[in-house]
Order: sequence, then structure tokens, then C-alpha cells
Amino acid sequence: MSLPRCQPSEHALHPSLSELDDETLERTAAIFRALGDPGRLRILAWLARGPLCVTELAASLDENVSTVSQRLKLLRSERLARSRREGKHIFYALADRHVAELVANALEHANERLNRGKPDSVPRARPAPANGVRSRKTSR
Amino acid sequence: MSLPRCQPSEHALHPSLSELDDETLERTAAIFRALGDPGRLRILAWLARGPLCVTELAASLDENVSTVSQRLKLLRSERLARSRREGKHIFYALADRHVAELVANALEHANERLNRGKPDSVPRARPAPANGVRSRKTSR
DNA sequence: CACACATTCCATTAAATTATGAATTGTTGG
DNA sequence: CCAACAATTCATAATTTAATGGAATGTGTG
Repeated sequence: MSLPRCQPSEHALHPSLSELDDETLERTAAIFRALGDPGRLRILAWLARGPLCVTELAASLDENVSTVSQRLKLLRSERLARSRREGKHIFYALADRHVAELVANALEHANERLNRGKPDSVPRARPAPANGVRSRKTSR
Repeated sequence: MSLPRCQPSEHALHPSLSELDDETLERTAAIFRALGDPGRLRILAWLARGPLCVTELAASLDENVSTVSQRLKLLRSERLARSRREGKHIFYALADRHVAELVANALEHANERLNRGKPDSVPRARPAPANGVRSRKTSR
């Protein structure tokens, strides 16, 4: 009775939101996606200290050069990193101070509030262990 | 001769960076990953206007309820969104003002400087229409 | 030019992510 | 309790994504 039937139109919705075109959404998502990988994030963290070439980066991270190169390509494609050739080497650096801040903030933040006991821990893709068929779990 | 052989050890590296443990990295990446999808981003954008229940959200986005629910689950698991039961409905909202700002900023930013002419266009994640035919099994 | 080093490119393969639709759980009211 | 609505869960299939190793490209040097 009291609860109205779900009616989106009953809510006040800003027009600016409706204008959110898919391209902007996709563009924004792509940037976040580029940041959403530990390997790439680690690279950015190293670059936050100053420019490094691919070989140095690979050695620092103890990773394959090819792997690092491809990660850098992605970061560059999203304008998070820039490259500059210097002789035989190609040095990579964060695109700008804005990116540097973003990365620093993010790492710091995630470090501070330890996210232990998430409402729903969803590890990197792995169907639940769930040995019992008892599906209902006690909410906390 | 001028260019020194690649020697990571020659560079001054902050200890704080070496301490960047994998867990923090992964945690941070997970948050960005959650933001790195247009569908989820769109949800957050709607929620930025105020709380909505799943059905409303689904109707607004013209998406399957199940799909929206699962996206919300992910967002909630990364503490980007919060849920609160109200009778028959479960209302979702942005976790806090911090998230709201982050989303607003990101969208705005990506809207401003049009990233046209990227060095390398990165494909985007667009999952599947999935025809409900259950005749094929993939090894996994 | 030939050589060594730096980086990128490419194909292959394994793993992760997502939408879909049916089944399940949960809530309210008659 | 049952009916109807709300939301989540689950298994599945398609697609994407990322690491690997080797080939190809680029660059400086003897």
C-alpha cells in the first residue's frame, strides 16, 4: 500500500545525466580499466619516481620485457604515460602531475582503510568453493 | 658510450615504493577495475543523483534486472555503492561523497579533453549476447 | 656493413569478465 | 498459507584480456 510501485519516472532526474553519451562513458571506463591491473599500477608507481626505460622497468619488476612493453603501450594509449626517445632507449614517464596524484592517492587510500570483511568478497573470478548446498548465508 | 648500460640499481629508488605489497596493489586495481566498465559507470552516474532500487535502475538503463543486480554486487564489493533495505525494495546509493566526487570528476574530465587521435586504440570490453544454447562445453 | 642492444610486434594460449535466463530466496499483503 | 513482486544466485556461452616466446624493427658503434 504505502510503497509505490517501482516507477523511475517518479524520481527527479537531472537532464545532464540523460545526456551522458556512450562515448564519454566508454572513454572514462577505458581509463579506469587501464588502471585496473596490478601490473600496470606497479609500473605507474615506479614511474612516479621518475622516468625509466623499458629494460629498467622490466628488471625492476622482474618481468618479461615484452610484457612490460605491452603494458606500457596500453598506459600510453590511455594517456596515462608518455614516452620519449633518448638514443637507444625510450624513457617512459607519467603523463602529467594529475596522473601522479591520482595514482598516489589511490594507493594511499587503498592502503589506509583496509578493506577487510567486504560485504561480498569477489576474488578475481573464481566460482565459489561452496561445498554445502546450504545457499543462504547469514547476513551481517 | 655516453649512455650507460641499463642498470636499475644506478637509479635512486625510494624504499616506500619497494614496500608496495601485492595486496595493496591488487586492492587498488580491483577498485579501478570496478570503475572500468561503462555499464557500472552508468549506474554510478545515476546513483549520483540519489538512491534508487534495482528495478528502477534496470528500467532507467533499459537493462536486465539480473544484469544490474550483478553489477551492483560488484560495486558493493568494492565499497563504491551501499545498499539499504526498505520494505520490499533495496535501495542503492553511492558509498560516500568521495565516490561521488571521483565519478563526477572522471566523467567531466573525460568529457573535456576529447581523447581523439590516441597513439593506440584499445579495444573495449563488450560481453556477450549469449544465446541460450546449451550444447557446447568449453574446457576450463 | 655487421653486430649488439633496446623495443615493439605478432600469434598462441590460458584466464578472466560479462550478459542471459531460469531457478531461488525474500518480503508484503490478502 | 498463497500470490505477486523484488532481488539475488547460478550455470553457461561468448568475448576480452594478458602473458609468453620468438620474429621483426630500430639505433648506435666498431
